[in-house]
Amino acid sequence: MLRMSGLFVRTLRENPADAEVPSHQLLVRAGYIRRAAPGGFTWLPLGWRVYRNVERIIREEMDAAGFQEVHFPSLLPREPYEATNRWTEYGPNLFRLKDRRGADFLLGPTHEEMFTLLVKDLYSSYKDLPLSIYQIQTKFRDEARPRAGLLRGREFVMKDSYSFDIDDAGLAASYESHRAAYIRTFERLELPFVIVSAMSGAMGGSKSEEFLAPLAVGEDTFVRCSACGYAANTEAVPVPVPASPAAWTANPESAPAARVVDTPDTPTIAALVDLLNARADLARTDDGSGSRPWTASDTLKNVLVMLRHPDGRREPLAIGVPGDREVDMKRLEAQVSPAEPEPFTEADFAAHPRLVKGYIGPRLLGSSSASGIRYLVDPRVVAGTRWVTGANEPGRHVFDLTCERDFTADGIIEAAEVHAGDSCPDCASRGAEGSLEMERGIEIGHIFQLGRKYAEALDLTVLDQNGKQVVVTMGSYGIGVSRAVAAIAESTYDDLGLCWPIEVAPAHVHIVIASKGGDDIAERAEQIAAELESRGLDVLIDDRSGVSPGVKFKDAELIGIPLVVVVGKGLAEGVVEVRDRRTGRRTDSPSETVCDTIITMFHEAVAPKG
RNA sequence: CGGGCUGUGGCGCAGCUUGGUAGCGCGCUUGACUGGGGGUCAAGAGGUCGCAGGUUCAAAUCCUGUCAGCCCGACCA
Repeated sequence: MLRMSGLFVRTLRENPADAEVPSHQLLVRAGYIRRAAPGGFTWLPLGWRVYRNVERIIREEMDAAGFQEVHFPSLLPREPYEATNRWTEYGPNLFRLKDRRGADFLLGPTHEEMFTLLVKDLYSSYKDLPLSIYQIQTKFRDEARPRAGLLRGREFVMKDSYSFDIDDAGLAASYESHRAAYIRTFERLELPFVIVSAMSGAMGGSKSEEFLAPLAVGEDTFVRCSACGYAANTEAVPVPVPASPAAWTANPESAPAARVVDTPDTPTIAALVDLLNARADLARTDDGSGSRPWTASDTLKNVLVMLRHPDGRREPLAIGVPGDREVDMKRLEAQVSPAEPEPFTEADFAAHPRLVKGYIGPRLLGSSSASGIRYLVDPRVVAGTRWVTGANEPGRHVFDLTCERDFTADGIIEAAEVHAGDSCPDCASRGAEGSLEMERGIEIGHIFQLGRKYAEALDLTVLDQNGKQVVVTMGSYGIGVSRAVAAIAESTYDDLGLCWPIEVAPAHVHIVIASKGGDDIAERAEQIAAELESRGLDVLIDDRSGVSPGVKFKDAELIGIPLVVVVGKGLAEGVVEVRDRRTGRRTDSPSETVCDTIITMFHEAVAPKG
């Protein structure tokens, strides 16, 4: 039983100045956590109880799915990460340190290598597979910008699982069983979630999905189709490839010839479009549909970036996107990984004097062009499409530059930003017409089919039925445990404070003694608390003397335990009040039967919803 | 990595422009009252003004540097 009189907590009347997002403000105000370091938090008794409940639920679901728990150190040697090249690839986000002899160590940001080596250490036969093992571990990532309290720290707890299978079918099955376990876990945590397709990114591998809690404070943008069930991380949305224009398909010869036109002072797309629409001589020579005004999407914008490869090599890359879209750096990053895109600097332009800033055109781009710069274009740039684009001379653009006839790219790239209203790729593939909506979410879980990347790098093989060495195929699956605490807070709080689901709350019942202590009211409250505890509930009793009822009510609301029992003046009439923190509903219960009432409410609260 | 804002008792803030005894609210301690919505009164404790250097007779205040926190951005040709 927790007693407010002795509990190590101090609730705050005002929000802390350094907290911006609600979960962070309330967790500090209600005395659950304290900041201890940039991106690092101390758990106070109330917070630690919530943390452990979340951890327990995750553990129970993992165990129920047949996954076995192990535990690694956080302090890891360099060599395994060298073998997979992640010592380099992880870059500045990796915490590195040396021991007294100068040997390199790291604080684990994730444990693929260690799990792979552990299995290699113990297993060598197909008979041992499939295997899924997991740990609940503190992870370290030297984030450029920790923010939002528990949501993005430099030290955080993650449940990470890894599956090991002999073949792709086995991996698919392991992946599905993790997916199912995650769904059960988040349902029990009462965390709303959307499963979106994602890019596997730096982890390598193929299929990957994220579990996002759809909340505005989330850092991830995802899209959802209004017509079908499609949802995806913006990094993973493919652009539906349009067909070539009908006229081109019928007769490529009929397309108007490209011509260069003076377009003074138009280094930006906006300036260019304004000029196009202002000049009668530049009216569209188009498709017979009359004088549709020019829009930015008629132009082809060529953006230069510098790719930094893991080996340190720098390679310029040109990207052609319709002028109404910017290059989305996150999408680009996902495409070029493990290389990292960097802005093209003035110095880079100086090194490529042929590139005329503001007027760069496709004719100077591509591996076989004069510049030799690799040129990738948006999927919308298909054969026969005609563009207004830079003529590689100051103040000049070229019209009707036609893809495949006048220029060819080295390939396509999904790097253009996704807009709300873009067509849904799933619907498009079925000939239907759905459009995408943009939403924000907190990444609470991520599941990957890693494939053989790590097993190959670290030589994890087993003998198959035929006595042949085969490389094991792996999956990796993560849930942010500490982040889940914040995400639950974020999805449940209200104007009065926190509002926990009963299974994760620091206690099931919060008893308020609404009188000065030492009388029969306090005595009855203590009896109720003892009875509830003996019947299996966790109780927090506010037994502080000399604290006014108003203060106790405010604290109860702030702390957010789902069932609040008020023992006070009603007791004179034999009545005890029971409140539902979330709905605010208050019911009077006869004192003699109040424990039964509470137990009933508790069971209703834990029962699966809907 | 860049930009903006902010660092003053445990918490939230004022004071800085115009240099001169460090202030307010909450919280904390003691006492009295009150006792169903952060109550009242009285008396207290608690501060190297982020840190370092400089200017000055004198610096929370002006200058330089630095560290930390929060937010925004990271390409827009």
